[in-house]
Amino acid sequence: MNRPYSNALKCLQDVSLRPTRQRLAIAKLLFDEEDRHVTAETLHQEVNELGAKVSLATIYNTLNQFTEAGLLKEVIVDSNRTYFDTNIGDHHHIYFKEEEALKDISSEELVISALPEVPEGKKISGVSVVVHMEDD
Amino acid sequence: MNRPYSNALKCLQDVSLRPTRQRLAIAKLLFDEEDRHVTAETLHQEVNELGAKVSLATIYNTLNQFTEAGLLKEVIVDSNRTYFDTNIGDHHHIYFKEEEALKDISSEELVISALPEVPEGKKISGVSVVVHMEDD
DNA sequence: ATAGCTGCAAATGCTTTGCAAGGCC
DNA sequence: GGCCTTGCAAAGCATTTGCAGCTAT
Repeated sequence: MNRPYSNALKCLQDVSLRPTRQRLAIAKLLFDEEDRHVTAETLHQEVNELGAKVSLATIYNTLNQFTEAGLLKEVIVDSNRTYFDTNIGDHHHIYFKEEEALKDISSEELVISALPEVPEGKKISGVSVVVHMEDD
Repeated sequence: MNRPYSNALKCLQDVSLRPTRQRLAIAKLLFDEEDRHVTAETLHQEVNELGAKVSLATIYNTLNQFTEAGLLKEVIVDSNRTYFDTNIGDHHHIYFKEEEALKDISSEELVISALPEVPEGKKISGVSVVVHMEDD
């Protein structure tokens, strides 16, 4: 999912979130570039390095609001922290253990050719594939 | 990975962990049946329902020791809790959101037909696939 | 004006740890 | 006996929440 001409303000308006100073700073960092993977902590650091002064609680709240609004996707790769991905399209991930870093895998690079049967009354809400890489 | 004739005592001896009352109770619950998925909490409840009285701290420590010893595998499906799987072979999972339950998918039911390139100096330490199911 | 946001500090929930007492070889 | 284990309570982390004050519309 690309948002090549999007800007922070438009993102917020699209999902009816007030464009506050804090949310604008966060949205700018997240959506001006593509395929970003952040945790609350890494984003907090980035924001504050720009001098934007946003509290960690607000970072958490904003990441959750953005996720609920469909601007972000949560990625579960590590039980100790929550990653968020600005790429909300269908794709998978490589997780680099030592670097604690995530990288996207396009749907062409990794293909799932069969899925299990879906039980009555259920539906598949997502398929998460994580290739774990570590130093050789 | 099947351990059809295994018993709790043998498991512990195999990995050189002293067969204490607590570890035996836990191993019995985990390895007498196949393909069990537990969290520290669910296991704690089960153990205590049998009247075995094992502290939660010991459950945590034991699960970690078993995992380190290769008797269990950690499954990352939910950022709020850690699941452990007695099936240590290559396979994948279905996670049922409402039930907070895990189910194995055999390698035949879900096939990955292409993997991304492995960078220099790295290796794939595991591929985790979780199909998330929820009520329709 | 007022509903919505933010920040702080406190609370939460899962997991780990320090240490004294007890158990296994 | 001596080392390993256990249990408790306390500590640790990541994350959430209550609430008083501030802000966007």
